[in-house]
Amino acid sequence: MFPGAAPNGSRPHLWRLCGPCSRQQRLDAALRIYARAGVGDLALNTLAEEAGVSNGTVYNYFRSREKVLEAVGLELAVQLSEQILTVSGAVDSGAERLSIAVRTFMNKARTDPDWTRALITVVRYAEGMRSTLATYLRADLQAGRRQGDFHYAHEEMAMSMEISATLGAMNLLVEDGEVEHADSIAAEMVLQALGGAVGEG
Amino acid sequence: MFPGAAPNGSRPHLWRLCGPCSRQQRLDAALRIYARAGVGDLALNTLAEEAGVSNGTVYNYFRSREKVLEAVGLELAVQLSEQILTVSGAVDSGAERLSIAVRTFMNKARTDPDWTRALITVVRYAEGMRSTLATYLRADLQAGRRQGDFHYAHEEMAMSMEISATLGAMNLLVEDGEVEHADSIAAEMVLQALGGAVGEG
Amino acid sequence: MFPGAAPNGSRPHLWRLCGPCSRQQRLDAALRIYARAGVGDLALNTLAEEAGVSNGTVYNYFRSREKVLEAVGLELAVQLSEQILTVSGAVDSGAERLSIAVRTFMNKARTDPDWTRALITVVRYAEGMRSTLATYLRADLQAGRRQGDFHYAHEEMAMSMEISATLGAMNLLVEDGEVEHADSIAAEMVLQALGGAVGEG
Amino acid sequence: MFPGAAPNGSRPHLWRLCGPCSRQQRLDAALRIYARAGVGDLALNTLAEEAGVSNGTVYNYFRSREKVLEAVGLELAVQLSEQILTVSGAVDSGAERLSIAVRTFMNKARTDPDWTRALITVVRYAEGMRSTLATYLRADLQAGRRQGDFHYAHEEMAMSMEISATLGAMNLLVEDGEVEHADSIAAEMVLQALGGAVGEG
DNA sequence: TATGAATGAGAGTTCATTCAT
DNA sequence: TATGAATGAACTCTCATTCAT
Repeated sequence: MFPGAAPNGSRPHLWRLCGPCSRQQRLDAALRIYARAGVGDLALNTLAEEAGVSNGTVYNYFRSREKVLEAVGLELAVQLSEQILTVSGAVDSGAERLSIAVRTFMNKARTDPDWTRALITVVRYAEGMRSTLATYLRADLQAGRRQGDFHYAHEEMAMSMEISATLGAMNLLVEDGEVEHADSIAAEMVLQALGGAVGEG
Repeated sequence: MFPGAAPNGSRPHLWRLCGPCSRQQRLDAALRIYARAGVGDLALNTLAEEAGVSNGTVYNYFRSREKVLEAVGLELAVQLSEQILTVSGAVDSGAERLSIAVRTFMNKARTDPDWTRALITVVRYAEGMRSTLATYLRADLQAGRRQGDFHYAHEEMAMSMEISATLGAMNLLVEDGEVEHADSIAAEMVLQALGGAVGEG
Repeated sequence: MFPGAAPNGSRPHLWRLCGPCSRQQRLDAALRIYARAGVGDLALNTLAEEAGVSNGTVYNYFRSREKVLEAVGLELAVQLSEQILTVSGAVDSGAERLSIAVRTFMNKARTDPDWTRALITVVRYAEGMRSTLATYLRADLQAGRRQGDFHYAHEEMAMSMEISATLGAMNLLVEDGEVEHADSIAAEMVLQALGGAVGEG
Repeated sequence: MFPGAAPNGSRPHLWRLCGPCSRQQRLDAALRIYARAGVGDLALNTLAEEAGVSNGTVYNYFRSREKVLEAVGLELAVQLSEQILTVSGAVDSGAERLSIAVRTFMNKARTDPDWTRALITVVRYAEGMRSTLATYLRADLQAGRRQGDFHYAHEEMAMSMEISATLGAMNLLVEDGEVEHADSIAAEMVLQALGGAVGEG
């Protein structure tokens, strides 16, 4: 059995979230935790049930409910970063990388509403997750500016607005249903907001 | 104190939120209700205390907690609309009207963090309030497009992103402190996102 | 206008229950109070509304909720006594008078379920009403015994059981629907319980 | 005391009411729950206190207040059935079995007023318990009729009246105090009501 | 280490009761 | 005298948290 695998067959283990196991393995649990749980139903009993562990077990790994949410948020952030890097890793243009990121998010919102609701919920509750998202964004913004594509006046404001706008667009997709070419539209608006040309990416 | 006794000095009147009294009167109560209440603390006990009434009194006016939030949200929406119309009422340019609106919001966020936290909280909980905000925004977007200033591809997405971005900017201001010229910066980004020139308004 | 009439047209007045007005007039209010009110819904707000007065007004006449129930119970008792006396007033046989009483109650249960539910509810809540009912019953029991028709061993037990049995029969009628000749059946069982022959009444 | 701490001496176990444990064990808890609780005081806080558990614990076993009452009622019904069967199990005569049952109830009312008040209270609130009682009664009625001892005209009415009358007699005993030979007197009236001879049993 | 019964503070809601008008 | 807004204690129910096993 490879290291980190669930010990006895189908029993999922919450420790995938915190133990010393591979990043790929953490994805499963984090996703499963929120995949079927309705937005706003953040009760730890429900969460524990989804994770396939007893409620008491949660407290062997997290000191409080808040810490659990943080961890789940982090997990979601890690997932998204990997998805983005997979696509934009080799791209040099900051603007293009940002465009790719936004479109990746939008497509995720279209194909995986549960994941998206989980993300939105967690961002609202655990404000700290914004910084995690910001970390990825900041590099692209700075690269885009260096390359002459972006002309924003205040980096923090730019990041905050870009993240909020993208989440808003995702929310619209999830709650109000399909929008044709939503990914390109969102990416275009986001780039324009930064004073950049329309991304071709 | 025995049940039923009302302090006969400063009779608080929750009905300002629902009765047929002047709009100005309603402002006071709505504001007072959330003014000092911490963000996210929507417990009716707290709310009642802030409003200066007993918890049971709330139920003389609203059938449930949800109805209270609706009313508070509506009240905040009314307030903001008035503030905006006061400034941009005579302006014809949609782009300029939008610019004024964004800057008005941003200034409000700077000068009245409590009000702003209340707005953000309510928007999160009572998703319906987005539509109220959207009502004001839609007219400006359409005017701006007719006048050739805006070139957005999808109205709903545009509205959703603009609202989210503005709220995100307000949130930054409130949580992370002062930003020089935050109002102009936010307005500029919002307008650029719509494919418009920088508002001079 | 005849004395005791409601002063201004349709305004029903709770004081009919306690004021110095005729017995006939009291009937109306007591009945109306419980007629449409669901069993067990004894909230004073509801009751006041049914009576057509404000909730505060109730306390001008009754010191507490319990006193109100007592009064309503008394009113119902008065009604039933009148109904019974109307029919059995000229009858000398205690057994026959009891038979008439039971059948009158049973017919009331068949034709007026609301009234009956009100009676049952009130008897449960205001135990004191049992004594009111007992007053009417006792005379019949004693007469029947003098006349050699009844042979009960303990008067209080006999009264308690007769009242409970009759109310039980009424309850069955009201909750489980029609029973053929329910009135005669009930009367027969009640008389037999007292060691009496079947009432012919 | 900090949350979650259970006194480690006398661990109270509410699951005696619902778990798969022996009938004898269930008796204890059900009795303890209502033993000292005043009639009509059905507040779950009180009930929990009587059961020796915290109020939240009740909801680990019952979904709602109503379910608790149902379970308590069922428990009481089980108790009484066992008491009756112990005495009348070997008796063939329906009339005699009924007589035994009534006298058993009456003696219970005399020696255990708390249990009796609990029974009366529960029957009033959870009407469904009447059917449980009826189940035991029906067999005796039918046997008595087959054996020529009973001559009732309508089984449902007979059952309803017998149950009500017996409960009425029990209530008298509990509320108004001692009555000499109450058990025999009640049994005699009940049997007579069914057209039967006086039970000798 | 994993469990889950037990906990109890606190939430939303109801309603008998009071008193200024 | 009639009103009804205001009260607040009490109730049902939820859930984050603890600890004996």
